[in-house]
Amino acid sequence: MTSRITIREVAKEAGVSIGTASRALNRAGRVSEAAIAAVTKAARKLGYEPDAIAQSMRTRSSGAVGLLVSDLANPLYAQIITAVEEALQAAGYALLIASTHNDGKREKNLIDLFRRRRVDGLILGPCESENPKLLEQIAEHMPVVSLDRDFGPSGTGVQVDHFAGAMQATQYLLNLGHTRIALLTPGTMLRPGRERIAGFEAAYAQHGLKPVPKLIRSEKSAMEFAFSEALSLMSGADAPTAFLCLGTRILAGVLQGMRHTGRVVPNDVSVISIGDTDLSQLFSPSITSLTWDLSVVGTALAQLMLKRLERDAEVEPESIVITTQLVLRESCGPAVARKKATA
Amino acid sequence: MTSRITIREVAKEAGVSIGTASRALNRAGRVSEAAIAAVTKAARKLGYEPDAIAQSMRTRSSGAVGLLVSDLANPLYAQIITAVEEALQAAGYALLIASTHNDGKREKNLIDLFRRRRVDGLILGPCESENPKLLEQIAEHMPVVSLDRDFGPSGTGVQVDHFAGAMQATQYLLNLGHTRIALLTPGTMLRPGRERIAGFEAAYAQHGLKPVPKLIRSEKSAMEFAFSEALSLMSGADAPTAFLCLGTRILAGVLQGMRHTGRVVPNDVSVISIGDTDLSQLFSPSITSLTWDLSVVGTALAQLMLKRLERDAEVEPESIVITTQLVLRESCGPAVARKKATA
DNA sequence: CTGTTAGCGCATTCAG
DNA sequence: CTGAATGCGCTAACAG
Repeated sequence: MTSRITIREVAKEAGVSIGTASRALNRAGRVSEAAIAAVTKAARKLGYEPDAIAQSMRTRSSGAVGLLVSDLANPLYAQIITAVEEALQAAGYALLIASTHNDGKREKNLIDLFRRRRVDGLILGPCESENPKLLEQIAEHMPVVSLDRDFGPSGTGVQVDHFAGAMQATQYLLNLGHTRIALLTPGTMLRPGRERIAGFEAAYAQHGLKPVPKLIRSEKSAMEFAFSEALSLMSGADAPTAFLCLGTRILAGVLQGMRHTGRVVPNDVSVISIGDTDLSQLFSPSITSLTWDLSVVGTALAQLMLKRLERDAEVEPESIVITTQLVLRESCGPAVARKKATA
Repeated sequence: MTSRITIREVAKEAGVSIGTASRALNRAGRVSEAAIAAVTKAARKLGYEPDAIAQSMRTRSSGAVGLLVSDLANPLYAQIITAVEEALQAAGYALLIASTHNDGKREKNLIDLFRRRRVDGLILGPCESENPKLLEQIAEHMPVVSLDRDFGPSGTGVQVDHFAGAMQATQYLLNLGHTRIALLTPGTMLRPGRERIAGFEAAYAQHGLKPVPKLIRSEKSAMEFAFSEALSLMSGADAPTAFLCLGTRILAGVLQGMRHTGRVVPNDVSVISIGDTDLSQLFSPSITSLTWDLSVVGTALAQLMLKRLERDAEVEPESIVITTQLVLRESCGPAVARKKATA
């Protein structure tokens, strides 16, 4: 472990003072061309690499952005994170990632940890809690950008239009004649669940109908859970004729449930996936899906952050809305077909 | 942006010197109980949080580990990263993540960046290059742990036993009577490809056979590619009767190709997936898969790293081998069945 | 334009 | 046991 080259040694090698060396390296202030040449040459010769920690110490800025996410392994989040990382890397920022593992308590700890590490900004991915006070408190110290959270007008972030998406998907099913549609998504604790349920109800309302409360199942996002949930729903007298399922795991559970109970998609039951995944694309039948561009989400998060990092001055809070698209595939059919099949 | 509380203010509040405060906070050296009590009380009252950057500056250790990965969005990697993050977080280390985005040139830049940020250790996920010199060079400065790389006996890392896995899967197919098996996996540039091809050949050799060279397709891992590859393979006279496909994307491409050419799995063609994914589990028919525990891989990487981080002294290089399991599902059948079907 | 100096916040000597 | 002093490597003031 040979000790590293410092700017001091570069200065000596270049025959200038340490201050001049620093200025030459950073091209800051007044430096002669000759000095720049000598210093850069010396730096290259010695293989000098500035010490980012010492720089941070002095400049009070770490050049790192913290990203808090509930579950790194979620393929949807992973795509978003990739885009964030790409954009941040291009701008010269490092990315510090921590996962709350869906543990609400960890969120606060990790935020403290980020603060101690003096991250220049914080990106809040989809997380457990939705605590405005917490956000305000952090925002006093550094820029904060959030995804799919409701922090009022003072919050900056990216928001997927789950309301419009759920509404569109529900209308599509209603137009096909379905009236008993099951909605499986995490609940009203978090913004996406709230918006989806609201959009779902709005679509019903537009048709002069009301959703069947029992068919809105807003629980944990686990495949086993969705499986048993699907079974119990199908066994009742008011069995749904269509499913709106969030993500790969719930979708998978429902599909398994249908197979288990001998229902055929789309003849007996229609299925729409909220979020487009490998599974929805490649399953037979392929699954009609509500999709939105995850790269755009990630890039938008990063841009929002970079904007606030560049400008010293306060930037107005802003919100970027991402719209969803309904990709029609093979998993939906008219409600009448089902009645025939199960009569 | 109120300036943060420093140890100086804590010391003043506690009525002790800054040195005593530091010792009390870290419980290092000789400190009286009274001092500890006063300092901790003052720290809590003021909401003091030690400045990690200043600590790093002084202790020459950042408390952060760098993780280099080729593609964050790959669901398999994402699971590994999750386990790494979890273990590191538990040990109090932060995780700095950078993705090479499959761009070989970025690897070196990012490693330099990590060094400048003084990461305490470096975890090399599956990446483009496999350069022993590079590794040795980094290893002089900090512990390095790698995944699925061949760096000779001096390298420390986790290695999945792709050789045994590919051999077992191939034997399974050979025992079913298949002799023209297609292997679709990235090539010999990287360890996993090398090992798989070797295991594939070893299985053939054990049956006194040789694989058909044309059926080993080691190219990029893209779905579109796998699709056209599958089409061209099936159109030839020597069409394979079985496929061994790496990962979700290649598997998906091959499955699409089969559907496109009207082949039925497993009647016409047998399929094994290398790596178990949502798709292989939930597809109909479900896909026989070669699987290994991704959490264990991640945890092992982290443990190897932590061990080297804790011990100041050099630790012997070591290698952890992860074994694979063949999960039998519905996608494989005897070769004879196919002959019947296509005769 | 350049050299010198003073800290950033902390852990760690070394005297008391 | 504790206080005062030192410096990690660097940048930003300040004089020259």
